[in-house]
Amino acid sequence: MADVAERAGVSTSTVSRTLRGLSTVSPDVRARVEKAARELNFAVSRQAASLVTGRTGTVAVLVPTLNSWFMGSALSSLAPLLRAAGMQLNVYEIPDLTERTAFFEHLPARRNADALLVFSFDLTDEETARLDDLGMPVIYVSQHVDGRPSVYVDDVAGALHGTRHLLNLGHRRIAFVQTVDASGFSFSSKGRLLGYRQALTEAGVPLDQDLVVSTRVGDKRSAAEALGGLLSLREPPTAVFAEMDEVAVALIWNLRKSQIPVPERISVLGFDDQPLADWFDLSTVAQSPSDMGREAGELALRLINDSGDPGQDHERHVVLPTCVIPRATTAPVAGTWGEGEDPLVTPDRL
Amino acid sequence: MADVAERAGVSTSTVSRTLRGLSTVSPDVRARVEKAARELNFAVSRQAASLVTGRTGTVAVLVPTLNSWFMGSALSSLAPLLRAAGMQLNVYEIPDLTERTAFFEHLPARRNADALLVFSFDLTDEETARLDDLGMPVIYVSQHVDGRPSVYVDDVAGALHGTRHLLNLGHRRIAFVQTVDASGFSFSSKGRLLGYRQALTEAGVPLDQDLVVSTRVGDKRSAAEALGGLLSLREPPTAVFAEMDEVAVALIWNLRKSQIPVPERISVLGFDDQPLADWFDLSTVAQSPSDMGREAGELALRLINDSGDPGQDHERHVVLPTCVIPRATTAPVAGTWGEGEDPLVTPDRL
DNA sequence: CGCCTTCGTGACAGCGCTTTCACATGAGTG
DNA sequence: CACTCATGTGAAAGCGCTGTCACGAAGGCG
Repeated sequence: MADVAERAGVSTSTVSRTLRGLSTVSPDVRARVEKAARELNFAVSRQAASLVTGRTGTVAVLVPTLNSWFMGSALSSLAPLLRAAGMQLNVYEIPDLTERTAFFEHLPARRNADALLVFSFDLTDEETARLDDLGMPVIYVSQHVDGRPSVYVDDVAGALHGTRHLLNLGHRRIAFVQTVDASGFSFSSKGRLLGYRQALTEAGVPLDQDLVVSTRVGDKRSAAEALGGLLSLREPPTAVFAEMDEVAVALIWNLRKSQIPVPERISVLGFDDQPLADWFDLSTVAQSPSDMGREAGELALRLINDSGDPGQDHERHVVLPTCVIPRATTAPVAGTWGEGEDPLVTPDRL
Repeated sequence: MADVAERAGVSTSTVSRTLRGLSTVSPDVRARVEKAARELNFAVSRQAASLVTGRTGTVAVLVPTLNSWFMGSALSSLAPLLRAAGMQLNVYEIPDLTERTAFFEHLPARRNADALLVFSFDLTDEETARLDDLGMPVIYVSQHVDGRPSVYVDDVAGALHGTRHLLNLGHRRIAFVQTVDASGFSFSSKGRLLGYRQALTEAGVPLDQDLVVSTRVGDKRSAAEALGGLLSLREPPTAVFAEMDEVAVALIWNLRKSQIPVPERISVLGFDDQPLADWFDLSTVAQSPSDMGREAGELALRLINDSGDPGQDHERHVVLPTCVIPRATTAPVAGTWGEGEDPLVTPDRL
């Protein structure tokens, strides 16, 4: 910066003012400084700047993985937003328990970001408390944490509407397929199960625990086993609501393999509306991770800017809507429309 | 840090030494300092540290998008590696031309990272030159740039082997489907087309320009059009080699829709081996973006550490292998094995 | 017993910026 | 014409660290 100052024949103060766009610089000086900066290929060091301002110009995100449709999509809408605000994006990927423990032990983000976005973690109370005294706004994304800024999808309503869709098609035996990860913990929201139950109750359909099964995500065999359990019930389901598209597709894959026609014999409904759903013409409940990323980013920027006067009590919770997207894997329950008659939704067999 | 020093009854120098793990600290002092740091929840400010050391402890990555299987997978293997080395990961997503221009104009990464990984861009010479005087090691990933450190897949060999696989199955009319992005530029490597040509030449099969067509990625309709062109040739192909799995799947989707059996009537081969390929039982040429991310990360760390003595002339180019994965969408050309006879690969119709 | 090492520690300068304050200039006002 | 006052600019302090240097203490050696 000293070089630029010298070349432009001004002081470093003026260079700093110019480069930050402060208004108290006369036009000709401004022009000289900008010219000099360009010629010297100068860029301010954020490090040095943040040392004195106390702001890092960085937003940190904590994600369980970068390798998923959801994260890719969310970050992809978050990144441009931050860039437009002149912020950098710092990614902490915490794929396993060891890393997780280490992160919460050392909190490497401390003092190295202006805000933290925590994606899709089921945090313990201690972990949340730890983040509380991180000294920066923390926004919880794709999860609801009481009393903390959160951005999330209304899972209950989504599952409620999804289940209603199946009920409206005449289904009464509707299975729900939960997801567990490798370590055996259910990680998607309990809200979806809740919405499913709520819809059945509201329709007067008795809840049957046999119809709620679990499967490991990304494991076709596990899906086959869950399916086997359902199909060998005394009264098998005529429709299956999977908590995630990926699981729904695994179910369809297995059903087709077993020559069980979808949706004629059994309807399948997913949740997410990821690209895979389109490829398989899967009916699903859509959520928008890119909206989530954008909302979370905007909330973060607001909180950063208002950290001066926290009196501003604007909305700190953003609840995003879902919507049911009927495609070709849900159809009226067999028999309702008479045998041999074309179902409402033309099954587009692949 | 001053607080920690006071609490431990030592100077800030000693605290700094302790926290950086330098050996010249006596055990009891070390213990006192560590205790004090823990109690005060202290974390050093990278900003301040980097101001004096000149190293930022950050690796920047430049990616066209975060929302793709390839990037997710590559970054997912890069991130843990950097974390283990105590480095932060800074992401610059450049989704369009405007952002791209802005990035190369201002080079925001300058002075704010120790190395830059540039993923999957077809850079102009000016852009490359611009990165040259960024003052940090720049590693080109998933692309080959002469004279610069690069990590890439051997596309030519991959396409060569893929095409040979089809030739070995008796195919002689083999189409190649290229990919263009929305703006009309072919963005995957020319190497794949080259490998395809090479294999045909080597097998004495004449090249036919009519068999090389283009399609937009992520556009089923566009794939249908390309397919239509091929199927209406006087002598249509018996096999199609798509430059990307996604395109291959779009072709299969359209073929099934048109009741053209895959692979009995036409074989389809992809390139990438992304998860979609598994879902569609697609034969493909596999590459490993996670290996690429890892190699790129290791190369970056090496270059950062050797920036002192650049005399070290270790390998600056890493070429990764591909491998052909035959699944259910490639089979011997019809007629070769006699009508009605089972093809070598049992078609696993979905 | 004096000298030279080695080891552990503290004082202090300075990294590249921002920000406060003081100062010069010229315009506006009575 | 003297005066405020707004405006643009520079000098200098200091943000929180690291790294150099100097220094005292302890140990080894002749």
